[in-house]
Amino acid sequence: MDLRHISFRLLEVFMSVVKTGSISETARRLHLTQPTVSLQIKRLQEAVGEPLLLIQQQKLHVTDAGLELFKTCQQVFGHFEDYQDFLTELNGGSRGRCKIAMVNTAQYILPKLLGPYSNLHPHVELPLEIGNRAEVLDRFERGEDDIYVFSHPPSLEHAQAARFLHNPLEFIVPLNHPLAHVKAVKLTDLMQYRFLLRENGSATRMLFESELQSRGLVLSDSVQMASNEAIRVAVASGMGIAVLSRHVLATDDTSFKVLNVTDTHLASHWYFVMRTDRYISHAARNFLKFAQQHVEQYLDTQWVRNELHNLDLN
Amino acid sequence: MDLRHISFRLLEVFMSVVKTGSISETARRLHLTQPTVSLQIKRLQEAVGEPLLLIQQQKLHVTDAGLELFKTCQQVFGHFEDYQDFLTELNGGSRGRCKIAMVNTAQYILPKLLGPYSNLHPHVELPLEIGNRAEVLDRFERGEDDIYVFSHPPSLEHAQAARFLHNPLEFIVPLNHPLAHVKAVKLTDLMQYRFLLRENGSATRMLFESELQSRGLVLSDSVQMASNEAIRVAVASGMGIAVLSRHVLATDDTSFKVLNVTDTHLASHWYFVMRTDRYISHAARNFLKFAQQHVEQYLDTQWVRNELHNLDLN
DNA sequence: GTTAGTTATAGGTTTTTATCTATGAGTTGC
DNA sequence: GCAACTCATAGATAAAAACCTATAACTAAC
Repeated sequence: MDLRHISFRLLEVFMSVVKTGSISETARRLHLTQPTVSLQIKRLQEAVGEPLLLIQQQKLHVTDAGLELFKTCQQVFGHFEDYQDFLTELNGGSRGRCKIAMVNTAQYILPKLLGPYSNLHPHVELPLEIGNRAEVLDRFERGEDDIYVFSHPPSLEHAQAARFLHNPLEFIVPLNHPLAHVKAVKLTDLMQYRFLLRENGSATRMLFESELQSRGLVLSDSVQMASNEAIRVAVASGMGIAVLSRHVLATDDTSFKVLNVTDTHLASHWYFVMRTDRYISHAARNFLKFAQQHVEQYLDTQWVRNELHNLDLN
Repeated sequence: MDLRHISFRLLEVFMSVVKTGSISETARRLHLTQPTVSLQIKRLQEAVGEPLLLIQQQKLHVTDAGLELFKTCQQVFGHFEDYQDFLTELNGGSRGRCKIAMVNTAQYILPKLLGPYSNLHPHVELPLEIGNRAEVLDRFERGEDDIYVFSHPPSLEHAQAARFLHNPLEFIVPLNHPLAHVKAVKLTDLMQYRFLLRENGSATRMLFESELQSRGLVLSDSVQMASNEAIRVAVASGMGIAVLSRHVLATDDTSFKVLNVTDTHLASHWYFVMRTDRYISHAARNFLKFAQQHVEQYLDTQWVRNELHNLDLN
């Protein structure tokens, strides 16, 4: 049997002949001429090297080899139908993988969207990568993921980005801090205290430092810590003060005090970013469509800035 | 996904690319050029309507759609391999069907060959048709079976035949018959008795009647019976006398007496007959090859006339 | 014995497929 | 920065596949 000379079309025609038991009838059904079908069968038999149909007592009779081939075809077409179903689900976004990489801070907000989405599409795999800005940027450069979540989006030469959430920064101090009960403070009042900062390159730190620089201020003392959690706990236990995203702070957390800094309103936005020079899975596009329609529903509306319609998701 | 534009070759190439993880390597292995493989993959992706391979971080990466297609291909090729195995068995004669039609009398001898053959090839179906000569001739005319067993083969215009066994006819009488203990009788001595005969057209009867005719003899009385068994039992119970094939008579059957008719030696031969204008299954050809090699072993050698080498079995 | 149906064959056309060579463009390693 | 890879693309050709029409040969039914 020489598979190379067998096409799916040939098998389709063969199956129809077996089903109808007639070459002419098959020709009619498939909108072919009778000689075409005759020839197809002849070629298939040559490729298989075995008679598949015989004319016995004036009617077509399927040989053993023919019947077995017919069964084989049924299985084979069955597998391709399954695959077609898979593709349909893939295209509908209800199956597949949506790989997202996000910076640490985003892990406080993204799950609110990912949870409902995952419930809607349980067959979509959602591998999440969480890292500091440098790590996520690295992945972005290499195009390892479908979607990236940044507060300061990187160069958009081969990417598109759209913001979806306001990201205000807050100054927090220990409960027993001298400023803890001051109604209104100014940025300069804070310079004398020790600041607990994320690593260099962190979006929060970048924003804070550029503000300081533009106003000619310098920190008297700072300590670098690896995570937002560490900073929050450290502040609560009196190690120093810090600037953190509003979203990192639980509203009911009373282990520290949020200052009212009247002359400074630091804020950035959360962006969904996707490369334009890389294949983005249907599942990922579908997730962004979902996000576009549902950010208001699942995230705190007071911070939502839904500009996801700017993304080209097709 | 458009199956019509997908060939098995295309899938083969695709599978190799997935396995090797490289287009160039596949080209080398399949003795193709690299652009050929690139193009094949491109065409396959177009036919599927979905990317199957991506270049990520300088190496080929299989997408979900690609991986699923790969699995589908494995299954599909698996089915064709199974089918190929089936064909191989079919060709080797160890699988398939061997349809044999034989006249009644042959059922006393053919099982001795069919038994051992069937043990050797348990997967070969052996549907047997047994009928009187007219019925088997009818089947022969319509070409309904692979092999026919006749003692008088029909016209050989679209058939070939070869004999394999001598078929002597014997005269039998009841134990209490006047001739039962006569040492030697002549054919004319028998004419006065009632003959039990098979239906008109039976080879035994034809042979007997043509002998009578050539010697100008006429039976005084005859009764027609439907089977050899019926005749044997009828003779034993004294209804009359009969001519029967030697092979129909068990050697240890003492319920009747075999006459020694000195002036008459009626005999024919058993033939295997196959049509030349019809497809003959491998299993059937294989059975005849088996018969050619083993008739001496399984049939009474004293009657064997093995001329099966005259058959064209390829 | 004519008609209507079947399958087979011969001969031809248009498309598609399976390849190739040549070449370009991007990466990796030294 | 060049050699040695990778994959992609363009352009060309020879083979094959997928059809067609016309026609023959056979069978069944009226």
